[in-house]
Amino acid sequence: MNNLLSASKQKFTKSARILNSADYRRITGPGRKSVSPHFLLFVLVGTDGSEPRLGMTVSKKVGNAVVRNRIKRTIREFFRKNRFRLDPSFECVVIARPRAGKSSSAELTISLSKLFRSYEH
RNA sequence: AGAGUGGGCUGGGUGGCCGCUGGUGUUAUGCUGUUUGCAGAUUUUAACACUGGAGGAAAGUCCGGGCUCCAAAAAGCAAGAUGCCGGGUAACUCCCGGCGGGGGCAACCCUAGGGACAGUGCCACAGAAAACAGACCGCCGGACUAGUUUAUCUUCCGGUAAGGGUGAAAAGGUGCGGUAAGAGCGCACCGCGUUUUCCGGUAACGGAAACGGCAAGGUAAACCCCGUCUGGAGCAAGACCAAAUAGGGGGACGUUUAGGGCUGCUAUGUCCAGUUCCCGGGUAGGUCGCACGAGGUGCUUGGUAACAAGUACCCAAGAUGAAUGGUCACCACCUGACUAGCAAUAGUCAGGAACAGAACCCGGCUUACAGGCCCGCUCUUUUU
RNA sequence: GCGCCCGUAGCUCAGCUGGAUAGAGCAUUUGGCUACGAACCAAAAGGUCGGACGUUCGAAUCGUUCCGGGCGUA
Repeated sequence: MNNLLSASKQKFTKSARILNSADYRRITGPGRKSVSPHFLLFVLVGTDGSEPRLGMTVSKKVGNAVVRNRIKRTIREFFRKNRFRLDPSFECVVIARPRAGKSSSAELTISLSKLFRSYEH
């Protein structure tokens, strides 16, 4: 039963993404900030919300389009697999730093898991 | 076999699990209407099923067009682009064929290649002289007999451009004749030129003849002249729907104790504030534009070719804080190590696998690229 | 998408338009001055002029193209 529930929560639909410029500003402003060599993480845990939501920013300084897409896919994949551990009102924005462009996907996944550990339950 | 040269194709595959996104269908749900049974739509959200989902350069944004809006009689000016000839195309800084020039033994490659008697500018250093040519050293003749011992040298006048040295470039090259010395001064061959003629070619141009003793440097990727082309902006174009807040226009109320101004005051009237209703513009946001097009593939015909015409079949991504992925296994490829083997090779382990991500669409150009495959041609060597 | 600018010594720049010596300041090194140092004085070294191709007798400069960096605007 528990297994089935976690499997159903591995989806990552449009409602779980932050798509609005206003939402980005709402989170990156007052949100809690944490840093790793590869990423910046802004977190805002509110009171209401149906599911954890993710936004991300990868600027042109990080690399060319292929590199940027790879980083975004890695972040998205990590969030999709670990989403069921987070609070339903959890909202975050991940910003990639220039060093992330030179790192492998496995290194990025390790870096992300360290950043998200304190918010999991 | 080696070296070289031109062109074309490809850009890992199969399967399991978990995902993203477009389309279609079914079910449920939301919305609107409602006679509470249901019905409707340009269909909200989810689940399930089927099905589509990056490139040869999607890149750089260097050109050309379609499309949309704005402007606009045409032409011209300005500015920019372009430049051998002919053809192709919607168009082109593109492509095809040819010509001239340059490089290479050759296959083949490179070539912004109109005009320098329309005008202006520039050409350092060196050198006598660098642009209406000129005369330093020379060569030759003469003069005064000026200096000096004849010779010779110096000085002056004149004729020359053969030789010298400088330079990227200095009034065509070689030979013979000729001359005081020389010189296209004359001749032969080569080169060059021609508003000449003939032949071939649509043309650029090529060939031949005749004539000219030979024309007065280079630079136009210096300004410029001549011919040709170009209206401007771009899908964040543009069309539609449309919150919140602020503001605009119009209508009604504006009264009894209830705001302010106007005629001296009051009443009345009127204007404003205020309240309320309606309207349009418009921001966030959303929908369309937006995937059937100068479309692709095959065949036939015309053409050397680029390409065109005809015909048959096919529909092949559509995201928008931006999808096309992650992971595991196997196979194929490459590299290294180890083991077996004389060797070819086989097995195990580890690693590698390029350049790069659609953003309105199309035609080119340019640049990047691991590896693999195919075809044509040239030269050298060897064998038959 | 459109438009524009800049790459020259370790650093900041000039020279480019209008072609012929690659220069200035700071920094570095050496010498002098000083008891020693700073400052000062003198000298030296340091450059594929972002790369490639072309035009030209000759390219930092002109043309084409690529690379890197930056800015404006809707």
